[in-house]
Amino acid sequence: MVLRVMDDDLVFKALADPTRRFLLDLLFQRDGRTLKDLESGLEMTRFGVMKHLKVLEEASLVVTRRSGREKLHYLNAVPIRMIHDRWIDKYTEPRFSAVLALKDELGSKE
Amino acid sequence: MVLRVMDDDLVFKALADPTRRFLLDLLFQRDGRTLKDLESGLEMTRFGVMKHLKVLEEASLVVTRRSGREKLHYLNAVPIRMIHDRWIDKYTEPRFSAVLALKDELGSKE
DNA sequence: ACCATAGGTGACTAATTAGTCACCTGTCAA
DNA sequence: TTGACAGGTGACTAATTAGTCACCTATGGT
Repeated sequence: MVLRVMDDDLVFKALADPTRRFLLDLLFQRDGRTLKDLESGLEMTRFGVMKHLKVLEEASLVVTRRSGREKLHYLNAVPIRMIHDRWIDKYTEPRFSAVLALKDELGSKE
Repeated sequence: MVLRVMDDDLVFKALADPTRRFLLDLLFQRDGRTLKDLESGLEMTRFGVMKHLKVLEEASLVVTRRSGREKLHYLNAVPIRMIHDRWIDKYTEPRFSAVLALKDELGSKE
């Protein structure tokens, strides 16, 4: 068995597109959808949606299962957790950065 | 005072580049660095680094403060939290999706 | 006052990526 | 076994983006 390491770059690149994020939103609402199902909610050809799903699948953000002539799509949140853990220190409180951000916001009073 | 809503798209686009993620890593290690400081850790001209920092700043992932002729850069983790919260259900346990992912991994025994 | 230093801008090139289309494969039901 | 349906591929175009360069502004030390 090959232990495949999750590629950071694929995950972030996959999340960079609004259509793909919307697809994740749809799958977050309800899992196990087919391409046809997902396609119907978008202003795009089937091919575009299929390409986006492929990108999500290669990033492990979506996991699929075949069932006859249908392909069912499931959301996998594991990579999302990894993003979170990369820059959010479990032991350090949210004290500093957020305060700075607010300060910045208050500073620019357009 | 204008309450500016954080733009999702800017955040995800900003995170899509490996150089920018590395910059966030550097700032995660130690905050309050100057452009010169950050530049020295990268194989890229000053202009490239500056452009990346600008993208991070516009996405609110980095917050800056001027000090004389220097510009200090701080990490802001708030947008990262928002990504997490978007697709990770606080009340639902990690049970299902992760299991599917593992199953998929075991299934493809190349 | 001078010069070195830190940061900034607009224009340009090369590379990447979104979206579409013509065409193909596999599955199910009458 | 035929036709409708679900999914898939490779090639192409248009748009976006990374990285560099010439040139500019502001600050601080001596």
